[in-house]
Amino acid sequence: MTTAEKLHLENQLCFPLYVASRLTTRMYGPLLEELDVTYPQYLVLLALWQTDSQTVGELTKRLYLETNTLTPLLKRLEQKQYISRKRSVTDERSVQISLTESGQALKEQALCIPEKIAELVRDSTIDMQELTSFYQTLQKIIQNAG
Amino acid sequence: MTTAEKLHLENQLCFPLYVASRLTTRMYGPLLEELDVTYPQYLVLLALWQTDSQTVGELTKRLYLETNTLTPLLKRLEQKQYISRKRSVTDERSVQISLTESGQALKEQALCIPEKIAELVRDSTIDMQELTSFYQTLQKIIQNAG
DNA sequence: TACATTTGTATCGTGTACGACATAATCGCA
DNA sequence: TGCGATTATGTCGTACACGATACAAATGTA
Repeated sequence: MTTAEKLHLENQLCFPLYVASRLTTRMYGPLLEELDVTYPQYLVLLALWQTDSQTVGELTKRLYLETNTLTPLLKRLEQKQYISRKRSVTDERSVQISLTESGQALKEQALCIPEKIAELVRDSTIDMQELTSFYQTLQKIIQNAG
Repeated sequence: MTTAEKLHLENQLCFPLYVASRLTTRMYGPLLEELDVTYPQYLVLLALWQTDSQTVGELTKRLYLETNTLTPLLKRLEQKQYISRKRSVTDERSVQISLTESGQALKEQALCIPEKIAELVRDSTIDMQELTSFYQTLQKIIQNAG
């Protein structure tokens, strides 16, 4: 591959990564509409459904997002009454994010989403083994870049 | 895997995809700063360096972006005098996007970027073969979702 | 050749993303 | 026990992303 060819869109790994991410995110739109949350908001809920009551800092590490992205996002989730934001008593600097009852209840509605997405992505050209190794490479990239 | 486990962050393919995309995009920041462009702007330039003079519609298809994203982005590139926007004479509806001299010259400065990114991503745990099959799976996902 | 439909681009509103910077609480240590 | 450094979160400005919608140019067709 010549230097010029390296500048071709497809030869930059980041480009298909960027496109695949956006296209798969788009697929969640209609499903998440029923929960009245956006995709990043859904990711926060996933993190909280897995482990309730985390600080903003813990969530930034979990989601690889900066606080300046997460803070307003969390405020919107608070407005929707899915989470609560409380200053920690032991460390006044940190803010504890917890699910409200309504936020916990939403989990039941969300249970069907992974399956529905899997159906949309599923394709005879991608088998389970391929998906597994794809997933492992993704993890390595995140390790290296994160 | 139980239904509840499917809700775990890591078990949703979209999540590592989303994280990997953002983290790799972040890596371009310092390199692109020298060219005074953002990452999506860089993608537009890559497309134009490969094939100069495309309509907005052709670029949306190439980059999988909507016109409402691309239009303001292109106006910013025009302000930086890297591209020109001209109504097509044969079809007054379409707008031709072309590189200016300054935009063409920028290509020389960009030639070193793919190599520098490769160095950053390169890791003994990811070999060329793995990267190739990873890339192929990405393409399939884009095909299915696009 | 009228005129409904399609096509190509653009505008608007909302919600991420993130760099740079601000601020208050906590910590480390002289 | 002060007090500078660190930590946790937040604000601000800029730039994507995209759904919904608008609109003029082009097209198809009766």
